[in-house]
Amino acid sequence: MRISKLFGKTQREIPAEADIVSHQLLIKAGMISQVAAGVYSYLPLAWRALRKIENIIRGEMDKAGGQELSMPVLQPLELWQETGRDLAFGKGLFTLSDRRERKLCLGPTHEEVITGLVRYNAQSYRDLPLLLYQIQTKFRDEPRPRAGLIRVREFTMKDLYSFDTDEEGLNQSYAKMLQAYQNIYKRCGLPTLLVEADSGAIGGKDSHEFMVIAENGEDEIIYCPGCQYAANTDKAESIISKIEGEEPLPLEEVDTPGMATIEDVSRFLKVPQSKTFKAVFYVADGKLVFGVIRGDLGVNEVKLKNILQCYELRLATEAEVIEAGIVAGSASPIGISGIKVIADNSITSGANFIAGANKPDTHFRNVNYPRDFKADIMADIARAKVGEGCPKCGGKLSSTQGIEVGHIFKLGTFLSEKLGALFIDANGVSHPIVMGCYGIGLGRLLAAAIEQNHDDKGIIWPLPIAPYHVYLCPLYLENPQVATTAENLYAEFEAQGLEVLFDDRKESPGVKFNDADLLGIPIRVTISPRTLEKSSIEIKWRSEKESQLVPLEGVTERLKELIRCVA
RNA sequence: CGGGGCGUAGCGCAGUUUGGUAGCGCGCAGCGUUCGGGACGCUGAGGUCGGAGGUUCAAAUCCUCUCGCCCCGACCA
Repeated sequence: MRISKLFGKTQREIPAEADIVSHQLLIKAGMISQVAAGVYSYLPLAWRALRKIENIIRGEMDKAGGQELSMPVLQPLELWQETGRDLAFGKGLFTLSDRRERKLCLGPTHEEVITGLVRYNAQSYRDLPLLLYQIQTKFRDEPRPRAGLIRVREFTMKDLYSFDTDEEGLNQSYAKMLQAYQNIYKRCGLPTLLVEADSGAIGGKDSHEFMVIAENGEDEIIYCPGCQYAANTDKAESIISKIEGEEPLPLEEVDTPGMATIEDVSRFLKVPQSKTFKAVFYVADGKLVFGVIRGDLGVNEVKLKNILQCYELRLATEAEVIEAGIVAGSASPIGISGIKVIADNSITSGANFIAGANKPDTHFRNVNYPRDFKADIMADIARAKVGEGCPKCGGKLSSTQGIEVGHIFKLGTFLSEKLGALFIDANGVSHPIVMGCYGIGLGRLLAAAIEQNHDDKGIIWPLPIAPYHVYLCPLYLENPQVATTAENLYAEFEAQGLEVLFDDRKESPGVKFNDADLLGIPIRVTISPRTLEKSSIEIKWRSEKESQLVPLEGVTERLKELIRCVA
């Protein structure tokens, strides 16, 4: 490809709205262009890189036994109502009506469609297991698209679905995909961390995310430096300190004038926050719920949402709390009725806690569970924090930020049951198919690859996903010898199947070198009167500082060799 | 959805406080001189000032409404 003909120009300045490096570089390099919030066009260079990623993914899916197919983006909303996942996705689902006012949606994922497809095409255990996938556009009306290609509303996703006869089969499919994913990231130049995750709107039990560690990633990962434990904060568990051996004392009231927060109360009564109970109020699908947790801990709303099995969860407003007859600031689970109480396991981590008395300016001392009140549900609803104990080995937990570049789920049978995707076993007995699903966002992977592979000059593409392999960079094109050599080399490279971007512009060396660095093509080949004096050209890796002079003779072979070694 | 910010030429911005015929830099086109790390000179093209309504002799500027974009939070594969 000749740069003079390439669609997409590099820019000197970047739009103010881009504030993460992959977004800035993609725009500066003229590779993407925004159309609306979270909606982008890919220009030729970025599109080539994306197709490289796509082919790597396709290769790994095929190798793992996947079969590629294609399902529609446009789907009847009815299909989603059957599984109830229209509610789980909520406003994230793009919906529309056709000319006859039939409700449709744009697929945010394809479990419904594929399960329907499998229902008609796999009825016997002989048809299973199946690994079916597509690489296709998804639509999700994200509450807040952000960070360029990292969180968008329209994106290309590889989604594979596994169908097995039993749990054991699912585990095997899951393991195959896990390995395939690791191969993909490795080939894309991305070190990833496998973390335990919440399955969110997709549903199911077990799930893992692949995270690229990145300062500006939007996910927080809790991990243990001592063992392999790593989990998304949505999911992370921890061991909190316990106070043992304290004898329960009788309940007593204390005056706490004007003390409404845990900080106030703990300071006023001179007890650590870990010896208090915090009351937190949420509205779950319209119903007020009362959360109780140890005062030094925070509620993990994802865990809470899962335990309540609700679609929508939000903090209650003060008005809603007061309306329920609760005294804000001195709220208490003691003597409460008509409202669901969810308590975190931490409330049994000691004895003689401080809690509200549900009377203004009054608290209780020596509150003990279950002596003084009952919780409807006892569960882990705490947000794991740095410094707490690792649930696996007891070591101290750390945290880091990451970008989620893949998510795999063990779905089990809840969708196949709802949609009637059954198979007949060897004994003629019918069972629901055991499902898994496995997703990678291609654009996000591309952005994450740039986040990981760049310097202050521009992108440094890992060779397997680089739009081109060689940047042919002649200087002083008005020099006939340079021009002729460059043209000849370009023709030869093309003929030999090298992927070459030819900077055939009559620009100054500075401009060309800067653009070469910005575009990030792995190998730069420079030709100038200076190199031609020695019948040579210069080869420089984008990732390295130094270049080397190489004889013109046999350059093509040499480049092919270099590319073979890396790819 | 709550909080904050911003919409003026392809890009980056000034001009808005105090109303008076829309500017700068980059980029783009042409010519010339340069050029191993974003050169310079001259000439030129390019703008419904996000949109609608209002106030006024006069609106990018003041008022009202509205649309869009970005950031933080809520939320979310």
